[in-house]
Amino acid sequence: MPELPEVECVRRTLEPAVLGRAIVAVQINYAKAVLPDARAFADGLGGKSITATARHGKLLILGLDQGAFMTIHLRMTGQVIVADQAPQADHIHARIDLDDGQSLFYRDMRKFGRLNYCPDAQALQNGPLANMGPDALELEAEAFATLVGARGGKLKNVLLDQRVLAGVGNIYADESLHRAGLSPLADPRALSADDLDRLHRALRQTLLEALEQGGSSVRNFMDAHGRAGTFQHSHRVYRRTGQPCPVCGQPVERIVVAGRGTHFCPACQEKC
DNA sequence: AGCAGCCTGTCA
DNA sequence: TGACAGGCTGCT
Repeated sequence: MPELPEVECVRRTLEPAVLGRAIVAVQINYAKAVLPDARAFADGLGGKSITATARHGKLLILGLDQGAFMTIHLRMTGQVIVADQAPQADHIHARIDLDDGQSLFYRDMRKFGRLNYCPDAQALQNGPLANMGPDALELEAEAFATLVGARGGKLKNVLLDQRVLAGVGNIYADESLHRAGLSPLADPRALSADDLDRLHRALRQTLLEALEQGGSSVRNFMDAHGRAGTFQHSHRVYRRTGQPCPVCGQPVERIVVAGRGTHFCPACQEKC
């Protein structure tokens, strides 16, 4: 599941391959993968050049000339690859041909991801970026504490809420909660200033370490060159049910929080 | 607030 | 063969 570190790895590997390139052709194989619709998407992109790349949370943003944008949200299994040919020919929902002979392939086995053409900045703000909180890596400790500490519900739900902060998904929520020694079920309003500061640092360190290791390839994540990441080998609790906690040796437990598998150490992550 | 629906490959 | 994986929207 691509989260902030994985999307940033895609952005970094994508940027040198697409910056300054013009889009010479667009082919849509699965119309639902593109917004607002296949015709508007292809017409909007056609002839434009890619002038910038950016990322907010899990959203990949390509800046185009004439003030337009294209965004890519990979959701569960989306992949972006730039190459002469698609390394795997199945599940290719869109192909964007560049003026150097390479193509940007969008591949997505489960068809949850979306590519969105935005004619201007307002369409970007009101569309893909609407209701999205600050990027998880841009959020300073003080603002993090204010945002997270004021929310009701369970702590893990707050970390996953893209309106509060953008970029954290199931893997990095579980991993950073373990690193901070906090229960996924904790009441955010009951956390001390120290708890919130520890959680902020744990989240930041987890995201940055994952980024350094090219992301977590738990299912089929790969960067724009088709390379897998290695951070899955450093996971402390995520999908390690029954295996020993790397800190205390107690078996990792799995529960369901907000409909998602949640992995934690019952000894290191006490409820408050 | 909570959950069905979107999807399909993987695993029990 | 059926349960499970889960980001996000939209419905109740």
